[in-house]
Amino acid sequence: MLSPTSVKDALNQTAPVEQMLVQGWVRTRRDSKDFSFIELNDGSSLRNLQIIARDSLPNYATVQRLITGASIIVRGALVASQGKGQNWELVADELTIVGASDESYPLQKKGHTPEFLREIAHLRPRSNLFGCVFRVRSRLAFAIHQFFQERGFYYIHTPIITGSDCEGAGELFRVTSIDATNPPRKPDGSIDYTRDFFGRSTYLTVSGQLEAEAFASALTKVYTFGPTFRAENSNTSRHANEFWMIEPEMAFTDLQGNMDLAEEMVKYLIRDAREKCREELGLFAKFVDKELLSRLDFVIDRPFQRITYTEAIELLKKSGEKFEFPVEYELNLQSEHERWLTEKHFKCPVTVFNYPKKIKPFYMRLNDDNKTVTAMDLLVPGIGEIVGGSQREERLEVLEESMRRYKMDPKDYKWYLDLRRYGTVPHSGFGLGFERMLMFVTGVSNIRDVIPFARTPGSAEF
RNA sequence: UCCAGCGUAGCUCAGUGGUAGAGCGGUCGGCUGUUAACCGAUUGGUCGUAGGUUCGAAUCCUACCGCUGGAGCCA
Repeated sequence: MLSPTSVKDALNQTAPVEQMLVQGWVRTRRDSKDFSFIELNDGSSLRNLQIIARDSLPNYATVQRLITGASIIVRGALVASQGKGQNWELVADELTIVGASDESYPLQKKGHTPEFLREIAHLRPRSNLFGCVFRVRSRLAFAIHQFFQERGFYYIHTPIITGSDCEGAGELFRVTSIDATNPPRKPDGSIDYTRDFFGRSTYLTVSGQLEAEAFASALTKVYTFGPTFRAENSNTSRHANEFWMIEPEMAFTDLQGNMDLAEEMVKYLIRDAREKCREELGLFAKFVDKELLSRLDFVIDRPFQRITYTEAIELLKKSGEKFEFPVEYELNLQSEHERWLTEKHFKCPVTVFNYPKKIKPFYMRLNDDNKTVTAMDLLVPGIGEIVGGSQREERLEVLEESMRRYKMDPKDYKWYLDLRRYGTVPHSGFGLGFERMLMFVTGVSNIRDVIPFARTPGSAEF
């Protein structure tokens, strides 16, 4: 029995092959005088394998009715192509139609808009663009593990169902098995979640950071890579309610080491995609974003800019630029401010650090000035924030004080505070939005187009 | 959630108060080692949904839904 060859491997042959088995989906078919050309794609490559189906095939009449989208298995000889445009083609000895298609198949061989393809998310991976996007997604996910494993990090699976409801990272989705039509109630009429499945309120995680801190306090260098859920009603091209996040956490590491790692990682991932996904990046550069390759190369070649929040504010104030929103100390940087820094002023990724404590979450380490915390945001041109992180507050009393300032009860975070009680250590980490990284690497401008099946407000089909 | 724009054939779009259109796709035929093939014919519609104004609405008004861009929140 002949084992199947992928289209990619078939196209990469260096010599003719007498017998070969390929399988995949028909992209298009053209008739010639006494044979048909079939373009076969199996997702292993952007390129198609040209099949020659002669009229001597016993099922030639059926083959001639093959339409885009049908699945077939072909056995035949790989020979040098007589035509231009491809080195190899497969002359079919046997062509089996596995699954027919019909004229209602929505994908045409001509270009479709990403918006239309989004409506047929189950079929869009069969398009050139989305085939490329998801091959890059796979490669990048692998590269992330490779990056950390090469550096002695351990991969931690933090829980997806969590009891922490106050991580300062947005709205949460409640997880419950309570019957919504007849919930158990407390005497005051409110729903009694102590009688819910876990004996308490639970939610889908918005971050694995707190749990990762526990593991960094044992295995020293760890990272998480998993799905994250935010119930924010965000309607933008950069937000999804379910997305994947990478969160390294390192013991005995300060903000400096944290920024170094973030920068090194972003460069590593770009360099990897540049080397391992040439075909795909070529397609993006041609059809999605003409500047893509030069921008990626620029990012790989140069050190990122690093400035404090205070310096950023001063630069923005001196810029002479008319911003819609005010530039003031202790106000968050607006999208337009971040844009100006990365796209106009520095023209490269910028890490902004040491933010006022007022505008950052409770767990970030307080600086000696008593005004700023060791936060850092890595901003990239075109997308904005791609990494957000900090050195964590490792001093018990300072952390408790911070919690109280945020109206949190330290008693509710006993286990988290225990990490400061027993063998506390300076430690740091950050979160990298996987989809945002993919957007940067591919040039695709809508987050819905780098996730297989996007979850966004009002939209969870498929 | 806020602001703006859009929603017409399977797709991309034209049509701004008076008979619903084009290109592509599909189908049929022709030609052809073709490759986003070519030539001819043909098929194709609840004009997002629901109300309203009008003799008459794709077109004007209202509400809702969805999409796009921007903003907020963030990754």
